[in-house]
Amino acid sequence: MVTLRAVAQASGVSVATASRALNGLSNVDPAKAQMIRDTAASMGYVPNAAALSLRRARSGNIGILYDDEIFHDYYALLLNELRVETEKAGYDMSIVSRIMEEGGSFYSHALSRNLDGVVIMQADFRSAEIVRLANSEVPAVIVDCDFKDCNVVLNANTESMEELVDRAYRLGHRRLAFIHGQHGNATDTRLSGFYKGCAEHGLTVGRDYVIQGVFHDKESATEATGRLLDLPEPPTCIFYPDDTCAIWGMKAMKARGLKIGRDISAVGYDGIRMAEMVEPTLATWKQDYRAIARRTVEILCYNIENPGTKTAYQVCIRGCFQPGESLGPVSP
Amino acid sequence: MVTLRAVAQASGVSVATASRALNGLSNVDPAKAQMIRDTAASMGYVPNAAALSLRRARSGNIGILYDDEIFHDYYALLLNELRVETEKAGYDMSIVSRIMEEGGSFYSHALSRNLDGVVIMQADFRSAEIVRLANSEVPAVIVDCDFKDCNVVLNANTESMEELVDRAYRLGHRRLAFIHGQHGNATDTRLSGFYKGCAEHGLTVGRDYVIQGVFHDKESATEATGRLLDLPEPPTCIFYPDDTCAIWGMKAMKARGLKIGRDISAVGYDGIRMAEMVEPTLATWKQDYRAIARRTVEILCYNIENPGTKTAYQVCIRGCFQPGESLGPVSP
DNA sequence: GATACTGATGAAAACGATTACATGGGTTAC
DNA sequence: GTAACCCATGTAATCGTTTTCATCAGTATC
Repeated sequence: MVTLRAVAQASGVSVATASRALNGLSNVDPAKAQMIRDTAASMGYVPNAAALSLRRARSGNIGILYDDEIFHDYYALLLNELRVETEKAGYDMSIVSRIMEEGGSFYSHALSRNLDGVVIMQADFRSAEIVRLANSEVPAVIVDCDFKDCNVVLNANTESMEELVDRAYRLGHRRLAFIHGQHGNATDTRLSGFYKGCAEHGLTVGRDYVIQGVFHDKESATEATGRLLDLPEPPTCIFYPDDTCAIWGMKAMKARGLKIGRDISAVGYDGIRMAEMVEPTLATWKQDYRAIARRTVEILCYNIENPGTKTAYQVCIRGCFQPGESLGPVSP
Repeated sequence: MVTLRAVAQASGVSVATASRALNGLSNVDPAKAQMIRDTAASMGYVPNAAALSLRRARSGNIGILYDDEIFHDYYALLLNELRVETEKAGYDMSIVSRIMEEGGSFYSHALSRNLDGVVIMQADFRSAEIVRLANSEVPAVIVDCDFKDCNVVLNANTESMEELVDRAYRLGHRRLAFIHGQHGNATDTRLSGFYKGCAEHGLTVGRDYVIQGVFHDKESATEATGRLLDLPEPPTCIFYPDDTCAIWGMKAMKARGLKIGRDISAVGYDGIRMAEMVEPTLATWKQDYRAIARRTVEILCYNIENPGTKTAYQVCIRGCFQPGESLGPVSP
C-alpha cells in the first residue's frame, strides 16, 4: 500500500502539498503539482478509503438492506438497477442482510460501517429495528412500504390493480378473483385497488374469490388456483400476487385442461422476464425498476448531501401494463 | 456517533482501558470491565469501522466483482449464496461493477477500499485489468474461469456436458446439436465435453450442428434453433448455452408445431428456477450454487487469514442432472 | 527492609488522509 | 525604504481505534 507520505517523499514535498496537488487545490505551483501527480500515478498511489472515511465521516458506501431471498427476480432486477444508480452517483453498494445479526442490528451496523445512507429494500417492516433505523439520523429510503415521516418510493399498487381490473372488465370479465400475498403494505394497497376497481364497475366480489396466498410460492399458488376453479361459479380471471405465482397457477389451469386466455385468464404482477417466456405469455403489471432505483438513489443522495434536513418524500412509481396471451376476452 | 473516548470519559477510565474492556482482554479489573461494557451499551456505542480498518489494515469487506447483468438467474442465485457465506464468515459484501470506472480500476478500487478479498464472479477474463487483479497480492477467487496460478472454483463443465450427451444417447438420440455461448472458459470446456461425449459413443458431429449463439439471448437462440430445424437432417436433441436460451429455443420449436420431448428434445444449462416452471419442464444441468459459494468463500477466507501464502486452489464443483420433460426418448 | 515481581492502568504513538494555522520570501504601494 | 499583502509551502492537529511502553501500587521473597 503506497501512502501519501511515500508520494510526498518521492516528490520532495510535504504531505500537505502532495495532498493539495492530488486534490487539485489552487494554491500549489502548477508545475510542481503536475510533477506530484505524475509520481503518484507512477507509484500506483490510491487514497486509502478508511483514512478518508475517518477524516470526513463519510464512507462512500450505501447499504442495501433486506431480509433474505434476494434471488427472486423482482429483487434481482431492482438490485441491478440500484447498483447502476449508486455507482453512477459515485458510491459503493454494500448488501447487508439479516444473517449477521448476533445481537447486532441493522442500525448499529449502519452506524459502525459509516454507511452514508441505506435503502431498505425488503424487510419485516413491522420490526422495531427497521422502525428505529428508518427514523434515525441515518439517511434512508424505503422501497415499497409506506412509512410515516420517512422517504418512501412506492409502487402505485392501488392504481395499477385498478387498471388491471378495468382491463379485465373491458374484456368482458365479471367474476374476478384475487390470490394475494401475505398482508403488508404491498398486499393491502393492491387489495384496495382491486376492490376499488371492482366497485367502480359495480362488480360484487364474493368472499371466496379473494384468497390469501404466499408470495413466490408454488404450493400456495397451485392450491389456491385449484380452490378457485372448484367453485360452483369459478372466476373467469385470476389475479396473482406476483408473476411466479401466476405461472404456477397457469400450470394448475393447464393441468385441468383449461385453455388459458380463453377458458380462463391469469394476470401476474411485477413484470419479471419470465413473463414473456412462458406459454402463454403472461399478462402482468411491469414495475419500472429503473425509475424506482433512480428516484430512490436520487432522494438518498439528496439526504446524504444535505445532512440535517430530514426529508419525507413520498414518491410513487407507476409502471405499466404488460400485455400477454394469458389475459383474453371472456368466452361467451 | 458515540466514540470510545466518550465511553471512557463516562466510565472515568482512559480510552486504553475502555478499549481493553470492550475487547475482553484479560488484564483489566473484571468489575470495572463489566461497568465499562454496561455504559458502552447504554450509550449505544458501536466501534467505528473506518478507524478499525485504518488501524488494522483490514476492512471486513469482501468485494464481488462483475461486469454487468447481475440480474440473470445464474448470477442472482450465486450472489445470494455468496452473501449468505460471506456473512457467515463475518464479512460484509460489496458489489462492485464496472460502471464506476473513470480511469479507476478494479485493482485500485480493491486497494483503496481495503477490500480484504475479492470474488471475480463475471468479467472479461481476458482484460489486462482482471489479470492484474487476479495475480496481485489481493486475495482473490475466480469463479468459473481457469486462471493459471490463481484460486479458481470451476464448474465441471466438461464432465457435465459429457454426462448430458450420454443421457441423450441412451435415450436413442444420435443427431445431437449444440448451440453454445460466446467463447471463453465456460463455453470452451463445455464444447470439449460435448465432443468428448459424442466421440465416446462414436457419434459424428456435423459442422452445421454446432452453432455459436449468445448467452441469455432470445434472438440468437430463436434464430439458431430455426437454423437447426431447417437442416435436411435436423438434430433430435439440441443443447443450449443456458436455460434462458433453451426456453426461447423451445418456443421456436413449439411455433413450428413440434412436440418437445417427442419430436425434438431440448437441454438447458444452469438449473435456474424457471426450468421447472415452463412447459414442458426443461431438462438441464443444475449448478450447485451453494457449494460454489461455500468453497469460494472458504478459500478466500483462508487466503485472507493467512496473508503471504498465496494459494492456487483448483476446485471443481460438479452439480447434477435435473430431469425434465423436454428431454425424451427419440421417436422411432 | 530492600528487591523483584505482578497486574491494573494511563500516556502516547500509530494507521493515512485533510486542513487550519504558521512561516517566509516576493511584490506592490506609499 | 518600509509596511502591507499575497502565495506557496510546511507543521501539526485531527478523525477513532489499538497497542506498546511506562508507571505505580501492592505483594511476595530473601
